[in-house]
Amino acid sequence: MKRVRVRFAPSPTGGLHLGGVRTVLYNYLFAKKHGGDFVLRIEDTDQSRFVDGAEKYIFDCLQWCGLVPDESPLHGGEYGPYRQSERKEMYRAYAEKLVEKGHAYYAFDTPEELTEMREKFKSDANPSPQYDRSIRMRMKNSLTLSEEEVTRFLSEDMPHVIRIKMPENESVGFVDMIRGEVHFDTALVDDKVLLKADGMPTYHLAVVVDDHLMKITHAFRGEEWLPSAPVHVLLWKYLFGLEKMPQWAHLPLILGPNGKLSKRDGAKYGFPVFAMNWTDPKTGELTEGFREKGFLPEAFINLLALLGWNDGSEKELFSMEELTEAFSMERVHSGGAKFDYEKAKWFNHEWIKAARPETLRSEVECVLDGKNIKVSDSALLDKVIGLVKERCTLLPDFYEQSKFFFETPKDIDLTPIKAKWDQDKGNFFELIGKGFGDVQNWKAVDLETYFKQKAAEHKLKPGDVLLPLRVMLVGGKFGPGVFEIAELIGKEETILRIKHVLKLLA
RNA sequence: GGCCCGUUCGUCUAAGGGCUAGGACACCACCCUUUCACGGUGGUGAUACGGGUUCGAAUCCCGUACGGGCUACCA
Repeated sequence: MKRVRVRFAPSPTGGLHLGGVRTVLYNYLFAKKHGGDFVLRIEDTDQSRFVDGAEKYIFDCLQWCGLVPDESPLHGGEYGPYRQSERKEMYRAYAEKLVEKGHAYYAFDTPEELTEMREKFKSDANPSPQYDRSIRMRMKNSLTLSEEEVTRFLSEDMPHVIRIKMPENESVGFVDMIRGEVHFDTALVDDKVLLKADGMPTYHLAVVVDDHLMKITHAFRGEEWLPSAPVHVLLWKYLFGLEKMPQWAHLPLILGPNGKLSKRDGAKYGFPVFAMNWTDPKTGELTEGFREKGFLPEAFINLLALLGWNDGSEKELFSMEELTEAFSMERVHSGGAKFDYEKAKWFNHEWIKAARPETLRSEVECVLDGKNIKVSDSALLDKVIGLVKERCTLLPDFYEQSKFFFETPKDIDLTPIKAKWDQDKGNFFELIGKGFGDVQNWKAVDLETYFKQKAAEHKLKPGDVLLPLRVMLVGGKFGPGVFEIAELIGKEETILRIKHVLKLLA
């Protein structure tokens, strides 16, 4: 039985970004494909950074995407608790065990002493000195202090952390599901903090302890974690045995125009980077999400899945079911992918075109409602959606594309009519205005036949009178077939709009 | 600086030693057309560079360059 987990750290900068959702998606697809469990964990190890409501926000985003986890803080499961703060006691025991075995040590250095150390050892050759094997013997820790001092400090509750003691010269490697064998020289990795002074674990300790306790078999995360993988491998080796370590997959990064995609990029280039709207609780700053921008969750998932993976064919449109079927970790790329908003919009457009009107109904209702257009007739709304959906890339486009079905156009662009307007056409439309009143069967085809026949009688080419008719009905040069529009807005309204524009032209 | 990862059209990618390096987005042209779209046809456009290995390299190896990530008591 496979168990895949994903972890989230709600942070003040907030928001569930593209890379995050894609990681969840790949976790989800892998778990579902192999009949496994898909577990969501919440990293709230740093209370100063934890944001109230962020947990529910993440869950809401995943729900919108259709990625509801089997186990999570908000969803239950038998391996809980799933919040790190609720598991605090478990971690210290493991950290102490490492100290006993000689794989970790207590460090009493204050934050000030650490910055001092970094300043002192900083040089052009080494711009960022680390707490590593070359430095640790000059610091205040249980390796340099006497046993009595250490015992005294501990009994006096002197603030301290527990650091891993990286071996002097060892090669640590593992097989990444995407990259194959990856090796690190332990001499070049620093002594990472495992347990913080407040008693909370760091990610490094928590991820290993939790994965063991929750019987995780596969762990996917972003490529930015690769450099700390040797720490995790070592912890598995010391604590639970390498043979029980989950299989790792380090997913390629999603890049913005300059490096790792950030919230800033979204603001700068005008595209969303979060799944759903996120308001920074500190600044009150709102960052628009894909949902609010008008993306369909199916399209969002589709575009995300293809950012770093493909099935080897030329197929690009995948439903969640098709993804689950076709997905395989072997075909996930190792290189980062630059996010292209134009292509993202194309995916949405495709999904809107392919959607049946009734599945779009509530979303469109919502868009129109926001513009104070209430539609009570859902059969009518479905017909309208069917007519205009191929012209809509994002959900809000439905307003511009369909408002004239529900309200008389306010601003009418007369320039296309005026260009070729004359008395002849004026007379013709006067006649049509009256003639339409006598049409029995108010259907698009019949209207078209009637209109074109009348035009022929007046020796007018259909092309010369169709554009004016369109402008009269919709207010500009856009929209679906004019007779379809006329049919849906009805006889009275059609005649009204023709007469109104005629008056404007007089 | 050190370590790690990566590199095929502008972007996402296909091709796993063997046809003129294929598709999609974007862009351009044309066709369709009552407008705007949809659709259709075509076009511009790529194997970072240098060495090997091989009959043959986008593909395997080495080096260089470039890009990215990490280098916190953040994840």
